[in-house]
Amino acid sequence: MLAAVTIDPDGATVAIFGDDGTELRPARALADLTDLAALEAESHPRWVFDATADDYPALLAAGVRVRRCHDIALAERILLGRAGRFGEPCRAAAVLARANGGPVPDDPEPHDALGASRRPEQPGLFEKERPAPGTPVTPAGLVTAYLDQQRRTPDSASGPGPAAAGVAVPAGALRLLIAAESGSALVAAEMTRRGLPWDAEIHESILTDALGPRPRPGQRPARMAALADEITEAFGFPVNPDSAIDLRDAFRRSGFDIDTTRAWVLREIDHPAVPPVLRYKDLARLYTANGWTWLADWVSDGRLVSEYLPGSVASGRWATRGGGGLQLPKSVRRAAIARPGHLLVVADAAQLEPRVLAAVSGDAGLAAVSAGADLYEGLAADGFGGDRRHAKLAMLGAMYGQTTGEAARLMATLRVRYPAAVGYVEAAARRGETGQVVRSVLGRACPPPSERWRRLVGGSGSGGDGAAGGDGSDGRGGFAGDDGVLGGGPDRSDGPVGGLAASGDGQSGAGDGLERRARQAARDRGRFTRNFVIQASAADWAAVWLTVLRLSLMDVPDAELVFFQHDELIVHVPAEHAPRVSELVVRAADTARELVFPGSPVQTPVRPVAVQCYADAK
DNA sequence: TCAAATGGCGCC
DNA sequence: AAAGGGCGCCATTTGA
Repeated sequence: MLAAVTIDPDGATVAIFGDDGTELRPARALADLTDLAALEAESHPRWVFDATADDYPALLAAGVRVRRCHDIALAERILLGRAGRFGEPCRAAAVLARANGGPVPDDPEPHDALGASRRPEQPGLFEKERPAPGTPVTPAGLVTAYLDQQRRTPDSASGPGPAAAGVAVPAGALRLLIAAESGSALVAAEMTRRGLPWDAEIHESILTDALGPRPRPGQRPARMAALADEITEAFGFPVNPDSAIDLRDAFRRSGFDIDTTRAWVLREIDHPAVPPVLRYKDLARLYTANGWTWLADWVSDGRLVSEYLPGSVASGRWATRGGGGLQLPKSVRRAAIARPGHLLVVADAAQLEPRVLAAVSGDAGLAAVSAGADLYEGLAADGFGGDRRHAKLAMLGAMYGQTTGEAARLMATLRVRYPAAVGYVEAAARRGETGQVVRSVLGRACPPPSERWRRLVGGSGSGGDGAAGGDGSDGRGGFAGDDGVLGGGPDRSDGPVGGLAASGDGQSGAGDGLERRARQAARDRGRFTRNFVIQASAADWAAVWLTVLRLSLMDVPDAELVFFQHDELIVHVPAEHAPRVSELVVRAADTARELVFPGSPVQTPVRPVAVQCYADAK
């Protein structure tokens, strides 16, 4: 049964449909959303939302929690992505317009779940006028869009992913992915509303201990000011450590020809200014990223409120907007404290990514090693002379594409012992280098290279033909001519430099420089696709884990998912329920493994711990 | 003068 | 001698 609901200023409109789209109960307007709770309790429908992040908060505010949903926008993003069409409108209005062959309206601006946005909300003066968003869809329109998406969702998600490597892909993989993405959206909406319990007093004491008392506006904290003086004294002339350029020039004047002041570069330098500079950077980071201003902006009523955004990263990982919820440094986690009578059940999936590699590549040897609790320990015993550090370095090098140095040497061992696993990531890298796309285990596609990338790499003679690959992947539309400017579009799939201009080192010129840049761009993209097959498959697993867990937690009184970070989550729960929640967390991980990697011997263990304070979890 | 880019560093 | 995926955020710097 489907319950399609739209939210409007006066309340909501809801209609009930059978799974095949036959209308069971016509649309009716509700001023009081509380009525939806009865519908949920009686028939457990799958709620169809245009965008969960926009629509579900109103239900939550009325005290209505739902079990399952289908998020049109998130599903559309996945489906369009598989056709190489990233960045196109995803909302139901756009789906319907495409199905009818009409003009496709832009998506409306996403709702700001936190109310006051800190981002500039005015479009820039010179920004071009956006087309108006489409008229609001009705519940019937939502269901039409849903059925259209069902029709376009193949039962098996074959393609340039695990299936191509001869590894089993779960039946209905793409449907599972869309269900998990929708489930993640429910988790995110609830988590955004609830927030991570955060003790402002403890946080302030952390700040005071490290930085000194809170400075007056425009002043440096005392400890930072003292270090700045030390730095100036060590150089013998005034230096502003907040300015990377000033700092770099200061080291140059002192005889150290560095071109960046990154910490790992400075550590190699023997100069009296280095220790205070490193210490200063440390404190400055705490002060600017998680200092008093952060506390005032993002912590209220004892909760850290960050907006969680599933589906906003190409690999399927979540992002956050505001508060830096996914970058909480270890140094402040002491402030994450359970409320009285409660505990935090903290659980992370140990060494998830190498285990995922073992599963998607079907490498029997690596899978055998993955049976142990510490994968790297097993790896070390099996070919690295017991050296866990070397084993880990080699594995990370394989997954991230390190091609030089110690890691590259160690990878040779890996290649001999685990040929299927190494072959798998290298095949993914080759696809990337030749402009093709890759997919996660459940069928999420990576973005194709930009037009600019194709011109550079494809046109240079080396590399591939730029074929997009994948089913119906028609690239990004027409080749706009040889203008040599712009193009590219919104995707940032060409590598860490986001294109090429950034790597302009000195005399670029034509000919040789162009060749080099083309090779560089190809390698960058190879690393991206190499990592994508692992990172995105891990995100698949984690989305299923979250979705299954959320469903089972609905039967535990006052259990709240309050944090999620790629492969780690926190449930805030009355202390007496902590053991039960721990068990549910483990069970959900097992279910996720069975659903995402059916028949694979690979284990994806999680180890929940019940603590009062997040910092005590490790 | 303001927006966009850059440098740097935190998390996974 | 300097490497290597994904992100967000801040202060500084640059460019229009």
